[in-house]
Amino acid sequence: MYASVVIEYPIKTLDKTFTYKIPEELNDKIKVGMKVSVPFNNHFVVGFVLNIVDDYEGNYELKEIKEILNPELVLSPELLSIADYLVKEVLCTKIVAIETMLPATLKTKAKKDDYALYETYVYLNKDIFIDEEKFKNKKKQLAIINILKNKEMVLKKEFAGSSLKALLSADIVREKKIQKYRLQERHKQEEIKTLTKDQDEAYQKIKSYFGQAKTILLWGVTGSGKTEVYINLIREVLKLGKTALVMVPEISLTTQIALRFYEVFGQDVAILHSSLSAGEKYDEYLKILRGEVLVVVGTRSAVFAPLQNLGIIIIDEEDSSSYKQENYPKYHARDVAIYRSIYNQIPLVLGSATPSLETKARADKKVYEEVVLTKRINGAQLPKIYIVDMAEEMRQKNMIFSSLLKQKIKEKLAKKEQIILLLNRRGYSTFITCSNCGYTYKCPSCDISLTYHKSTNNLICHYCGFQIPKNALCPKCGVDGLNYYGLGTEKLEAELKKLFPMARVIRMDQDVTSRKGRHEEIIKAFKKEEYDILLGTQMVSKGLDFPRVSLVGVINADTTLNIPDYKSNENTFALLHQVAGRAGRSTILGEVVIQTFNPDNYVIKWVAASNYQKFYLQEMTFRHKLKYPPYYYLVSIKVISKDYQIALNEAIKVKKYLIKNLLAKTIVLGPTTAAILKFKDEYRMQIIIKYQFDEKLKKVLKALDELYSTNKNCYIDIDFNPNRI
DNA sequence: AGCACGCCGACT
DNA sequence: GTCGGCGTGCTC
Repeated sequence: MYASVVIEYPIKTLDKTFTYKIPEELNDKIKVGMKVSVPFNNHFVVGFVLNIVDDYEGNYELKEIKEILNPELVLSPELLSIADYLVKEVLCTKIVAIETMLPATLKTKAKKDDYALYETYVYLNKDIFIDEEKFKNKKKQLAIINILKNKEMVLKKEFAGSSLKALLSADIVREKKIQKYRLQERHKQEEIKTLTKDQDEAYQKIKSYFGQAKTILLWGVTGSGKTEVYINLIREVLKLGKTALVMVPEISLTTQIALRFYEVFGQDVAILHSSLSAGEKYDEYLKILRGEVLVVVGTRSAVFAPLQNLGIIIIDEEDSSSYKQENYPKYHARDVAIYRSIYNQIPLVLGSATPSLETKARADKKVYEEVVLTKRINGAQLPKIYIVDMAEEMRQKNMIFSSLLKQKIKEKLAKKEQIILLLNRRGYSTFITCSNCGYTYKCPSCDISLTYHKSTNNLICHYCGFQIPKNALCPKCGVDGLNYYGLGTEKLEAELKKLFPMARVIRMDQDVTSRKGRHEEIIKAFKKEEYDILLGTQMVSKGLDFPRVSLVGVINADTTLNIPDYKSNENTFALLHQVAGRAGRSTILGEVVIQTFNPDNYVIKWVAASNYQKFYLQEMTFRHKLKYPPYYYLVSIKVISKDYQIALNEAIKVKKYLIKNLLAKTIVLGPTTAAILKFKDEYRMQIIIKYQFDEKLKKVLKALDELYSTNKNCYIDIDFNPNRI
């Protein structure tokens, strides 16, 4: 028997299978999808078996597979077909596609085969008769024997010292290693909530699509209780003997949602998200492989969870940009989910209060089914929203807080209600400039101004992470003239404490949540009302549910609105609408104050009216006029080089190549400098393709990709449906 | 990617 | 004479 193996090197020229002889002793053990070690050009490499055949016709003197690396890891036919899908859709090599689906501990470059954690137990050897007389002078040994007599097994570490050793070597006591999952075991608490009429209708409608490959948009206003609809659907899926996959966005939501799923499904749930340790991820993945769990809750890469017999996939907050991987291979979890939905003939639910325009448009065109939740649960009202013109406030010297926001904060503090403040910028000040010579701190590798972080007195590049300590005097002219401009969360916190010294303030942004578990701690503490004000970046905007929050303040709505990107309107609407939705989720009426320099902008207008539908329609006309998604598909091609001139010249060549080979009606724009021209010491030129239908596109881009794979001075990066352009 | 082979420059 | 620089060629 022979096996086709794809090996670990992610190189275009090695993106094919190599055939190996299967040694006799592995004949009945080896399976398609297994990870193996094989000889390759005088050394051993790791690969995956893609095919097994009886005969081989060819001239090679075949080598033999050395060993199977992890007998439990067998990529299912479904996973292998997802790998094919990725190769085709995002233009990556086969091995990259396979490795993308696996946790780090199971990838080819993992340092060992088995990351499992074991605990050693000891037990009495029942075959040996114990003559207590013989232990007269060995009291300690007898004590151990007596404890073990009444128990099946005891943790070895509970007995220290030589007595146990003696018993083990006499074979009176034996030991056994048992795997222990790292994450704490959870038990069902069966806290099932009865659905409202609204929720029940949505649930029934979605249920009617069980067994069908249907994508369903669940468009539910903030606080309408989508999670409970998901839970009821999953419960039903499990009753049918099938399994469920739930996707949540990268940041805030994972823990809150995961806890709710643990309450209902207990140890039937596995969790896969980025803040787990490598070992925890390994354990969770193994539970899924072994079929020990029925529900997987996780972030982007969880879309590859090896669940057998899937019955439903749910993507919560489907518009979150975190579902698109930002680096190679740039896949979108939603697209993979659609693929799995079709493969398994099961429904895919896309939930959001602010669906992406692509999804909403497909629902309008009846490509997707649409189910709506219009009411908040518990009869809660949508919050009252005030728009404040900051230009006016600036004239009155209200630089950070408008008089209205100040007044509302005071009011809510007095009533012991809670407040969330959003400022979508971390750090203390966004740039520092010398008033004497005009010097500005910039990143040496990225050509972007550095953000000042006061707590560490460092200037940090928010793109590449470069940091240097801030000088007391201007590093260029030596004058004491360094001035701080631009407001970040760190400074907001300081100002807030100055203005409301009695208020208990907690900040949540990337800088404070980088420590493991800190994110959860903040959410818990705020929920327990240990703080009055939660301030932070977009982390505070989604999915959080605090019944005592009655005021949401947006310090500067324009930070996202002014980003030069076709999606900035959509992202701003989603951010503002979602953060507004954190207010007034139970009995207290919520109020929202949005500060902006663009009070007449339609995004702000429709946020104020809490009207997604109107925003959607107006934004669609804009997208239509400018030939943007969902009317056109986009591809971003970056031509990247250490040398600016090479990047530019090659980009011009790439454009010519594209124009020559793509359909005439396909639009090719550029090259222009990318949004960040210089990043990590490389220059990036960008070409944008807009198309509606172009059957040559994938083939042409694949050829282009291959053309540049051998170029040493320059490389290209192809991104289908980019998050940003 | 990684390793071997190969053909030219400065050292024990 | 030999050690080692990295160009190119191949890997079941």
